[in-house]
Amino acid sequence: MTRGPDKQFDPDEALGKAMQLFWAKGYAATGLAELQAQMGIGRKSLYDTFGNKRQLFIKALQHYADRDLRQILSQLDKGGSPLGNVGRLMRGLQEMHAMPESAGCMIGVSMGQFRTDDAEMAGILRRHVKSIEEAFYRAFKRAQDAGELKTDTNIRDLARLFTGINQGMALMGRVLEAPAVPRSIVNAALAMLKAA
Amino acid sequence: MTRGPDKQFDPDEALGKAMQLFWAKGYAATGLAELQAQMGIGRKSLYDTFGNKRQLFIKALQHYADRDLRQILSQLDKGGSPLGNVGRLMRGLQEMHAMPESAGCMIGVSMGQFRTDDAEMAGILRRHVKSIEEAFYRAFKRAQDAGELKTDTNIRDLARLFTGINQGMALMGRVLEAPAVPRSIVNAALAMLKAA
DNA sequence: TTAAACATAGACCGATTGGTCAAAGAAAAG
DNA sequence: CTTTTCTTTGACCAATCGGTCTATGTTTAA
Repeated sequence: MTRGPDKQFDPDEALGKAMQLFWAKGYAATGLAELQAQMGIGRKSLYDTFGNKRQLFIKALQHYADRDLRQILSQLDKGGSPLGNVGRLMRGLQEMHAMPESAGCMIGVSMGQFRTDDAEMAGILRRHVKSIEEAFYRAFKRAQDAGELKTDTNIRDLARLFTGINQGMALMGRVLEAPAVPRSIVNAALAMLKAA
Repeated sequence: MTRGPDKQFDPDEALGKAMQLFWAKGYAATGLAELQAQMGIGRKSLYDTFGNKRQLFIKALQHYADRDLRQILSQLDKGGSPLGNVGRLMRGLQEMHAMPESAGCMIGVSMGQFRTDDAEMAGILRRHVKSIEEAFYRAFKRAQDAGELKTDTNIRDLARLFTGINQGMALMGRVLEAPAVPRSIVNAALAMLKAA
């Protein structure tokens, strides 16, 4: 069996570039020409490696979930005080989304561009959102077990609320001019958490 | 001075149709052909009446803010218990976004498609988000004056948090399959509010 | 009844869209 | 070397994009 030459580009790196574009501009507003320019590869290589535009987007979304999102949420599973972890995570996200060039959360941005009638995409996005909820749930569960939350607090509800808060904050961060709003959101969220 | 014939269509009604399309599909994914089909008017009439696609979108967004959004937020300025108003508003939004065909909030959807680098659009969206924040702020101010909130609760922070919560819930509603998540979010938000 | 001012429908425009294909090049196995 | 398998380049495609424009009403004021 003979083998041809290896790829001249790193598929993972190229996928990262595609992710950045889709993340910042959205699916429909990002063209193939722009993609192949940013990725630094030819049209044929793009299609051979990633399929079509939609499949490339799905892979870029998965890339986001596997790298950026996973790294962020891993803070919740660290040792020490669970609520302390939640607080540090929220403060980090607050700073992130206060940056003027913030593009928000790619999951959230994508939810604004697809809907239930696109069953495949909706399912993918639902799974990713669920993974955020589960990360919060694990942290709140440990917090409750450690006595940091009241025993009658519904931590499933709480996990979903914090997922929603972060999606909202991330979305607004795309358009904000000052760091005041993310700061307020996290201030209020953590203040409420103290009493929960 | 002579005058020609009146328009054969109702501009406000046509704008409403355009709004629905932009709302559900987003700016880039909505084509002129689709717009004029849904609006029921010719290409020339569309451009003469609304300008170009971008201006039509901006007018549709304003239409949303003036009608749908304003009607929703007006609940906050009613008489009776301010926190009661907040609760009823949140329960209403919960039901709205739990509907399978929910398209979320058009302001939020739009924030996912434009960013700070589009200064004009970012400014418009910022103004609309601010109007939501202010509606919550007025309600929380009256609640605090009426003793429904502790005097040391930062109601500016609280207003921004609730704006964010609703943006997040609306966004996720576009993709959800069950009413559980919006219900959880509102449950937890109102539970926290009781202790604030 | 004529003329000016409007609205309508739809052909038409260059540019760009996502996607395909053929030709050339490069590396490894024989 | 030759052959085979792979990649790359970039030309090319039909379809659609947002936008313009002409021709044809249609209404009202003179």
